[in-house]
Order: sequence, then structure tokens, then C-alpha cells
Amino acid sequence: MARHAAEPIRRAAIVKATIQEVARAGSLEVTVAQIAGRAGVSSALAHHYFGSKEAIFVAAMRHVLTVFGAEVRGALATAEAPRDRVEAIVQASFSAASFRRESIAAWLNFYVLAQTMPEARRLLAVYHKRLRSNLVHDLRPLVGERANAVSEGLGALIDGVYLRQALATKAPDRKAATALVLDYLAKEVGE
Amino acid sequence: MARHAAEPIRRAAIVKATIQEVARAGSLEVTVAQIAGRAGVSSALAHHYFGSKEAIFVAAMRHVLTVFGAEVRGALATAEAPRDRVEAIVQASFSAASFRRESIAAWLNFYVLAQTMPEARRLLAVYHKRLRSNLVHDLRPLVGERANAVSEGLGALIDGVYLRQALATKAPDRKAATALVLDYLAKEVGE
DNA sequence: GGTCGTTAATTGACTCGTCAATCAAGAAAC
DNA sequence: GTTTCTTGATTGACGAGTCAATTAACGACC
Repeated sequence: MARHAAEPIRRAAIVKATIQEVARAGSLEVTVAQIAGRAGVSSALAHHYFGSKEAIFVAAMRHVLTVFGAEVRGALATAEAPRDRVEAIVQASFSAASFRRESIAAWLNFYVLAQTMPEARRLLAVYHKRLRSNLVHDLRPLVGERANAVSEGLGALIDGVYLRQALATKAPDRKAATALVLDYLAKEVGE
Repeated sequence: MARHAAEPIRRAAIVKATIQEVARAGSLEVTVAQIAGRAGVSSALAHHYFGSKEAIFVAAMRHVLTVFGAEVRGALATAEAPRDRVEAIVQASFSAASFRRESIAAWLNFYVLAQTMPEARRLLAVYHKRLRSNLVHDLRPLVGERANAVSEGLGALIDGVYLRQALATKAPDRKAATALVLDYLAKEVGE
């Protein structure tokens, strides 16, 4: 059992279990024992690898944001024209990997976590900054000086759609979400 | 001290203290003792009047939504034309009473609460329904069959602006928030 | 290819603090 | 003297974090 390359496997399992457990509970009020149990290990092991419950949450949050970041980067890789690139970012925001029940519920709770934990706030700030920077860069050729305002609007709209989905009982509809945001974009760049 | 009309006063004080305390903590992880302490009463009294911690949260949430609802109703009272009415709703959404640090922080946490408490979910659903109904009614003459889609977008955008404000370090800027949403509206109704 | 010390993995049991909820009893109004 | 208001004290549960002890892989050396 006690293999040598266990650490990365355990860490990954615990991170995954954390996201699932937070989504299941709908809040951060999950015990380390619950997380560890779902990951198939003891709570002591979770503490051994992460040191604290907070650290477990941060790792889970980092994972969610990493997946999201990779999704965006991937989508941008093949897009050339500014308009295509902005659309790619929006599409990536609602990618199957990120816009799923689990991630959305976890994501909402990470916003709450950011209210208290500086490290969580920092992570979220990085995500915002990157998204904003990407959007502004490609919006500039499309809407000129309004790039800042439009990127602000797009960012808020994406977050808002996520938030509402967190409350919805229906399964997330990527198509509808994407269409809603792209419609806004179309209106802003003048059809 | 032990006056007869104490109940409503105590209840109101506890509700107010709850909102402040949730905003201060940035989460729902506040103890009944903290809330009661801020309200100037014992934790036993808080339990006496509300029965449980959950009930205290629900009362606080109801209060926030009531204030918001009153604000919208007030704004609509003087607006006649559809376009004016929609703008009034947006303005009311960012009214000084609702779009303040305290309420925003509490509001975010109530979204989390709604993930677990059916009653909280119900309250939030009522708010969504009312807002949506108001918006659709006045958007119909402006955008026809797109009324549903536009009201969806406006609602999500408002929520998104709230969410981002919850993370911001700067004080809420009602003007900027309103302008952002009204710009979206203007684009949708064709300037 | 077998013995053996070293190191990593893993856990059960425990500690210590915290907190929601209860209750019995005191103080003030009416 | 009854009703309402109010609290200090207590209970009972729960949960984060610690620790000492166990198990199993690994490599080295003969």
C-alpha cells in the first residue's frame, strides 16, 4: 500500500474530494474527515499533506482556477482575429470542464473564502486580472477606448451567469450561457 | 429594562447585528454570541426570540430583500414610460440602501445559505421572480419577444456587479455600477 | 536473493477548544 | 401575582489538529 509516489496521487485525490464535498454541502462547512473519507484516506493524512484545512481549500481553489486558465489558453491558441479571440475567451468561460455543477458550487464558495483568506483573495485577483488583461487586449481593436468598460461588463456578466447557475435547479446550459454573453458582445462591438 | 414592547425592538436589533456581523466576518461563520453581543443582548435571548441560528439568518435575509423590494417599488411609483421604468429598476438595484458594503457582503453569503436552506432558497427565488417579472413587463414594449432574454441578461449583470463588488477593496461606486448596466440596456433597446 | 536499516505512508486515538441550544431562575412591568 | 423579558450557567456534540505507533517499500551490502 505505502508506495513511494503516493504524495501527488493523494494530494490530487484530496483536492478533487474537496471540490466534490464543497459542492455537495453547498458551503465550506465540510469537515476534513468528510473530505478525507471521500478521498479514501484518513483525516490525519490530509493534515499530513496539507497542514491545515485552509491549505486544503486553497489547493482546491488553485486547481479550479488552473483548469479554467488552461481552458482559456487552449481556446486562444487557435484564434487569430480579435473578435474570434474574445469569443474564444467567452466560450472557454463556459467550457464543459468549468461550467459544471460541481465547479460552479465550489467557485461560489471560493468567493466567500476570499472574503477571509488573503491567499484565496490573491488567487481570485490573479484570475480577474488575467481575464481582464486578455479581454482588454483583444477588445481594443474592436471598441477602442471603451475596451476597459466592455471588459468590465463582460467579466461581470460571466460572473453573474455563474452565480445564477449556482442557484438554479436545472443542469447548466453552456449553449444558453454562451449565447447570452456573446449577444452582449455583439451589441457592444456594433453587431 | 424589561419593557413590554421589547420584542420588535430586540428582533430588529438582532437582525441588524446579524447583517453587520456577517459582513464583518465575510462569512456565515459567526456565532450567535457574536451577533447577540453586537445587538447588546445575551445569546440566550436571541434563541428565545428566533428559536435557532438558522431562523436568525432567514430573518436577516428577509430584511435585506425587503429593503431591496421597497426600493424598487418606490422607484417604480413615479416612473411611467417603459424605458423609464426599466431604468428605475436598475437605479433601485444600486440604491444607497442596498449597494453598500454591508449588504453586499451579507447578500453574497445569503446566496451560499440558499444552497443549503430551502427557506433561504425560496426567499431568493421570490426576489428573482419579482425582478424578472418587473423587467419583462416593461421590456416587452421596448424589445418585444427578446424581453425574456434581455431581462435575463440584466439580472445576471446586476448580480455580477454585486459579486465583483464583494471582492473589491474600494468602496462601492453606485454611479459606475448603474452606468455599466444602463449602457447594456441602451445597447439592447437600440440606443 | 536474502537480511536490514532508512524513509515514506498511513492511521487510530486523543486533546482541546468552540458553539448551538436549553433551562431554571431573577428582575421588571402591568 | 402573573406575564414578559432577560441572562448565567451548563450540556452535549462536534471538529481541527497532534502524536505515537504501525506498515510497507526501497536500496545497500554481503
